[in-house]
Amino acid sequence: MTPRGTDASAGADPVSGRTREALRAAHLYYMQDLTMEAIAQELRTSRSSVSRLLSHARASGLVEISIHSPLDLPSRIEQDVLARFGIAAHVVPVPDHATDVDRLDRVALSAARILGRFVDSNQTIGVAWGSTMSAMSRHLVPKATHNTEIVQLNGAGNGRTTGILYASELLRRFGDAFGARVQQFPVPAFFDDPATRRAFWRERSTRRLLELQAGMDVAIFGIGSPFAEVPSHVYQGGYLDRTDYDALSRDGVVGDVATVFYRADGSTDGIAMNERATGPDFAVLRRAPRRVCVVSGRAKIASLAGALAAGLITDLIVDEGTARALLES
Amino acid sequence: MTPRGTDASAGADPVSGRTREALRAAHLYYMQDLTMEAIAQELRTSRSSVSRLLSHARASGLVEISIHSPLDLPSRIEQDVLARFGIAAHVVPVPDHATDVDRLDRVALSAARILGRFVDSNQTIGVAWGSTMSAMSRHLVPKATHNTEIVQLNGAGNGRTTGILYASELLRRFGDAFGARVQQFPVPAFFDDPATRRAFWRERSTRRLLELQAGMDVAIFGIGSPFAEVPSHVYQGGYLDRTDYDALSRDGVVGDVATVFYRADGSTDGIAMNERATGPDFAVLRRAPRRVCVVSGRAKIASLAGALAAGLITDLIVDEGTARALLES
DNA sequence: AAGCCGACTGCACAAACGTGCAAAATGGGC
DNA sequence: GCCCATTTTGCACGTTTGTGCAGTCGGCTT
Repeated sequence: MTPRGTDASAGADPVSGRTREALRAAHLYYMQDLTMEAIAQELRTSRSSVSRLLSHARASGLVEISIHSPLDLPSRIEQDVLARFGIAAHVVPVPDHATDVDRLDRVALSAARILGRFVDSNQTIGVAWGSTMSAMSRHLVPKATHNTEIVQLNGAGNGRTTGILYASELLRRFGDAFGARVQQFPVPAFFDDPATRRAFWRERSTRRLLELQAGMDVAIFGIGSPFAEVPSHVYQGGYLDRTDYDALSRDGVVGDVATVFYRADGSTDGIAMNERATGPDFAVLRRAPRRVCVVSGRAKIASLAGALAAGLITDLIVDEGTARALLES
Repeated sequence: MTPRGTDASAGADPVSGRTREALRAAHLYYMQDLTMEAIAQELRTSRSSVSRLLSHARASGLVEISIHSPLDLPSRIEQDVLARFGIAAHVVPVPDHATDVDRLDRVALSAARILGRFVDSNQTIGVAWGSTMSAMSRHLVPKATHNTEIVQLNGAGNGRTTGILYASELLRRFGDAFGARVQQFPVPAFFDDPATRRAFWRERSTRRLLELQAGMDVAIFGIGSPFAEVPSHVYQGGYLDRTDYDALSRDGVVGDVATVFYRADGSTDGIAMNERATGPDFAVLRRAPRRVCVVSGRAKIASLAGALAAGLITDLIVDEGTARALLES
């Protein structure tokens, strides 16, 4: 009775039979513990295809894997960070001997996978750029949203390379992952002349973007550490010259968020470079109710502490060693 | 600086270093995509131990794997069941040629894994018994709850075997999985004499249990199908004799839920056996806001249809073939 | 119609994984 | 303090899974 009723109407279904098969494979694999071999038989395909189907199911968010600490033993470190700084921390375990490159990759990967918790429909999401954000962007797990908007926090152009392309690719990845519109910010990272910036800021197109930033629900950013041994993207990319460095040094700068510089106490007043920078004023940034910061590496501890002092962060994703060192500082 | 700070205080931590390690392994494996080999090095143990740690993490609910249909393509069948019967269906994919034993196992496994959605703190959970419930009980994924109570829906003793042990084992598994108290119902499945039952029902200890049943938040049960080729547990276990069968047949019975029998139209009035049965009256059962039924196999379609007619079910977990056949009936 | 391009498939191999077993470790009980 | 019962560990093996590659299919262009 009802022979091969399964795909009676399969031909009539134009949309993504792919997704449908991926879902079925996921059920069979994750809910029923069949082997891929067995699933291949049920789906009349090869084992390798099932493997790929399952990869697709994971990468596209059909399958979600989450980890719950039993509530009685939340990570000690996360508790301590909450107690001391009043923010939610997500500590990523990384062995102490890992290189900074390793650290960054692993934190970015973890961050990408939990980002879905922060993103939802009808939101405006501010996104910065840099090596951390770039690594994250390559591992985002898609999540369907409606009417969500990704807005670039700061310009990415410079005299030499077309940072624009780099940033737009990064933004595009975020947009794709969440089915969101993307608002680029096509300006250089730093203007040469503060006056040019002020002029630009009066342009209607710029003001529209600044208004979007002012209404952000979530901001996502890394942290720049100008004087660390492993310089952040901004400091390698030819965005700053010798003179700029000296100025930052004189002003007592310890880090930047979206190319806006700050001191160890979190203050920004009188830092000349900020007159030429394109990132949002911290007062604007702090209007976003959720401000997610992704950091890795001990080199960034001073910068991170400054950002905390400035009250820029509500949710911190950080590697274990850095979190521990932060608590000891 | 801070050399091997990792386990500086490990010795001072008496509680489940096991769970802590499992969590860490899970992070590394599921969030950071490390291989077990790499994790073994980080945890200073063998690869096999990591494999076991991860198994433990999954089986104990530290790691949760869930599958989301994109909202634009929920299973067609689930939609149809909702439209026709007004209940939420969870359809478990099973190939058409699977044996009924296979079907039952696979449905029970899937059911066990989604049961967590229905169970929460401060609830009273009614649990029946039978081959389906038994298979489920072996795969429950633990979930921490407080003040939750598991209450047995119907007696399990019979003249020959100590069904009591069997049922109590089943109940215990539910209790363990949810950290809940367990209320056994130490009576036979059927009394020999209706009068004995009535007497028993007046006992204080019995009344306490019946009150618990009356206040259930969730009921979980399979479906018995007395006249199907593959008889349910109740019908193999020596609970009924020839005379009983004939009586059921004469009364037009098509199935039972927790040893209470009903006809195709869902009615129970005048079915003699029910005078001697120990399961809850359907009026009582229907007071539970959530009533989860787990069924598999085409043989049970008539019984399932009857239970639906009786309005016993709010959430149905069922194999694909049976769901399809139900819709065609 | 031929041709090109990208996406998908199955094969074959290497890598990663699960599990029975014996040895080692742990932790009460006397 | 020692001993036995139980649990945990690492090894070795067989199984299961990921992936580069070459071949195929379908759609689109010229």
